[in-house]
Amino acid sequence: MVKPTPAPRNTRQRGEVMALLQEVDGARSAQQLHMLLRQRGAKVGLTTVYRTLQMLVDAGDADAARLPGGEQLFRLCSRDGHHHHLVCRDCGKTVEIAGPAVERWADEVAEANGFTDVRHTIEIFGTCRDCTGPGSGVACG
Amino acid sequence: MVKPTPAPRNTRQRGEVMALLQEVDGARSAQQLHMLLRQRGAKVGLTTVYRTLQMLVDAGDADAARLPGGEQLFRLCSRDGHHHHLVCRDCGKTVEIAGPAVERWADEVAEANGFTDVRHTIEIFGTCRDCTGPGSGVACG
DNA sequence: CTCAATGCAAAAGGTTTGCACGCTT
DNA sequence: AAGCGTGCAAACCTTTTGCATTGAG
Repeated sequence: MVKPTPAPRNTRQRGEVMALLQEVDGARSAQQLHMLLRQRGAKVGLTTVYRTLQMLVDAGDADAARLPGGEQLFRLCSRDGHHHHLVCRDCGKTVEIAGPAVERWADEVAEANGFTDVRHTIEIFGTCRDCTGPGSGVACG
Repeated sequence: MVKPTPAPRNTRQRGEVMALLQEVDGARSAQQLHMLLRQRGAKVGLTTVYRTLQMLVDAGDADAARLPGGEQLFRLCSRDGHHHHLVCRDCGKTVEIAGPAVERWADEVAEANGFTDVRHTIEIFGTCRDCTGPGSGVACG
């Protein structure tokens, strides 16, 4: 075999990151996650947070979206196939959405213009119900 | 008046950047544009390239798209309203596209989930016809 | 015991800013 | 002359990498 599957190890740090990700259930930046971990007393290096997130993304268990500012947000991903996200710009709450019609549209437009090997990125940002009303904003995820 | 419109000045540098942008007619990164300018003998600082691009974007004469890697691509923008782009990942050739149906879809999905103040980013990447065939790739824009 | 995982510090990459000088108006 | 524009260097921010140490299996 060329790939004996390196067998990922169960480290405390990964556990902490995973646990946090499941709790927040929303989009968070690596730095944000790192900060939250420290706040709850978990000793995890920023590097490890990044590496764990990258690992999850590669494995398809999480995915990343890039903010207009360039920072990326990560979140665990339940849905299997290709899909997109609706993210609250205030609290990070995320709704996974599928848009078969949109996927098709993107491919069609691209192919109609002679483009091949088409990929697309679609991100929808908004303010969720919980963050709309009061002066709230930072705590519904 | 609170905004006497600072009146932008006609500097050689801006002219060079504008000229180049019009010639390449495709998406290019600031660094790429800077390099191209130097190659053609135009003395323009990278800082100025960034500032000029930012100015154009703010004025709505150009727009920026962020690559998966975080780098942003700029291009002059003819179309007036909101629209998206189909970009060749090899040469940067850009096709401006409008997708009324998609816009609507995005808004609907967001509102259906209780989100307000909805914004979205849609970028389609592919390989254009000119860059598909041969081992080519770096020179069709 | 072995090798992946960790973490610190440093590097990298792209973009922005402080500040003195120059050019447009 | 007045003030925006320029450009260099340094600052910034997020993400990545080098390397010695730690710890899971």
